Amino acid sequence: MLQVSYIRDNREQVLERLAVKNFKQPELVDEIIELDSKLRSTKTYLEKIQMQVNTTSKLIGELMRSGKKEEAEAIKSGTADVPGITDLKTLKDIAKEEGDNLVALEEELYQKLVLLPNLPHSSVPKGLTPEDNEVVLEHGEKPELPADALPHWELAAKYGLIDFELGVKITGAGFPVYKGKGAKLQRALINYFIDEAEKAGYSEVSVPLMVNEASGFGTSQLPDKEGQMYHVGIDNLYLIPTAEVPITNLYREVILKEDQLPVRNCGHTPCFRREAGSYGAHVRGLNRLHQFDKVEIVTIAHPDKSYEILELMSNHVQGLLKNLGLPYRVLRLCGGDMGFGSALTYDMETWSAAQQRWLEVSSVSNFETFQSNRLKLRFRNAEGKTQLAHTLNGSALALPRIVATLLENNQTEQGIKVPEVLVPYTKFEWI
RNA sequence: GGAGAGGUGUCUGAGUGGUCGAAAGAGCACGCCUGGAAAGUGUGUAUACUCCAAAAGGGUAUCGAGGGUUCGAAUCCCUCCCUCUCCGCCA
Repeated sequence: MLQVSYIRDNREQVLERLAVKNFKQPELVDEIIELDSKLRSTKTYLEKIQMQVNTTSKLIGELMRSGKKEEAEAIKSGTADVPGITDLKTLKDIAKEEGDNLVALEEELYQKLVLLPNLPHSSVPKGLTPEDNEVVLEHGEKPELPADALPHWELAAKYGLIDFELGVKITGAGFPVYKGKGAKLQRALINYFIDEAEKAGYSEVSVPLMVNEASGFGTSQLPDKEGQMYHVGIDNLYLIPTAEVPITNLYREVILKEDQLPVRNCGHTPCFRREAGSYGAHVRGLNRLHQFDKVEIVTIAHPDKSYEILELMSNHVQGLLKNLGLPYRVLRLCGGDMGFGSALTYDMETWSAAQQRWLEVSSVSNFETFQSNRLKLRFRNAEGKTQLAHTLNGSALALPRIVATLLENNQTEQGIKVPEVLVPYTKFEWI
């Protein structure tokens, strides 16, 4: 959520930035500014009334204590002739009315404020669709596979790695069952990713897989994307769509010391996504699932350092892909393709040789203060004042599409070759 | 799930209608003391919003959350949430 004070002071810039994100309701900006101005004048007025009530109450208190009961009663009933004291009943009536006004204005302002997405960073290209994303770099050779090469879902069946049918039986589509070397490959990747993250300075946390409403709100999955999460109605909890939610919320309502920054955490969790409405040819096999495993990296950063850190995180992810020997490219997402809360997002895609298409395996974003404003995640700056921190997160990495690409790209007549870095984890070299 | 207790500042903990944003202690920060440290000692130590061009300085709100009673609520009443203890169940 954007800060009202920022919108108020930077109207032109806000409008210009929102245009990059193809925001359809720029009129909201002026409506918000006007509401905010109304709200503040109402508040100031209400506070003056409150002050009079408080002052009068204090006076009554003093009189009561010194035994001047009659004078106190006179003020209460409004019959006293004390300079500067207005009839209390009138004051309270005004206060009640203005208080109601204030609540209504706050609600109205909030409803508009949550509709504004984050402002994109100046390097974000304009654009509407994924075609407008900027290819920052491409790395590695796309492997040439023989004509009879198989897509990963067929390889998974051939080698008995993943049973999609079994998943359908016990749960439903999008919940695969990993077996044998398939299960072990998963576990190897998770351990490898966690070890690499720790080497890079991220401390591992193991967090709950269900979160309450406040957490969903903090990282802005709620209220915007309610339908994308599985909801456990009986206890009003949400299954996490990404570890970003619990890990970032670890720091909700926290004031950090400046020298604690940057705070780095990593964690492995399953992720649950309803993916309502996305079906079709492109979601076969592991391409799109309702449940998948992911290692996430999260950083809480000083605002001056957050873009530097975003590059660091991007490089970390790229390092993993290089070590696994997967050809990849890095995209800088255009305004129209970016997430609601992000200021700058890099997507990493690996080349799936059998499907002949790029698969997104990571997304690294800087949210600046968009999340921390809601989270009330702050640090005490050099001047001793509290200031909102920047939050960043990225997948490092999401498993299924990595598995898909590994299987497809590494298939040979002798079987599927396991990348060298994984062998210490899998304990086997071939599938 | 049943019974009971309780939620106060960074922590411990006092506070049952007024001078309480809140005693006291601990911690922390800065200073004094010291050769240096400990001890001792002094001062300070919440957050948000808002008024003022800014600073200085005001104001309002916040003692789990929301509502109510009252001129006035941490304190009384109602609703909800959470934590702890015991019993039951259980990996």
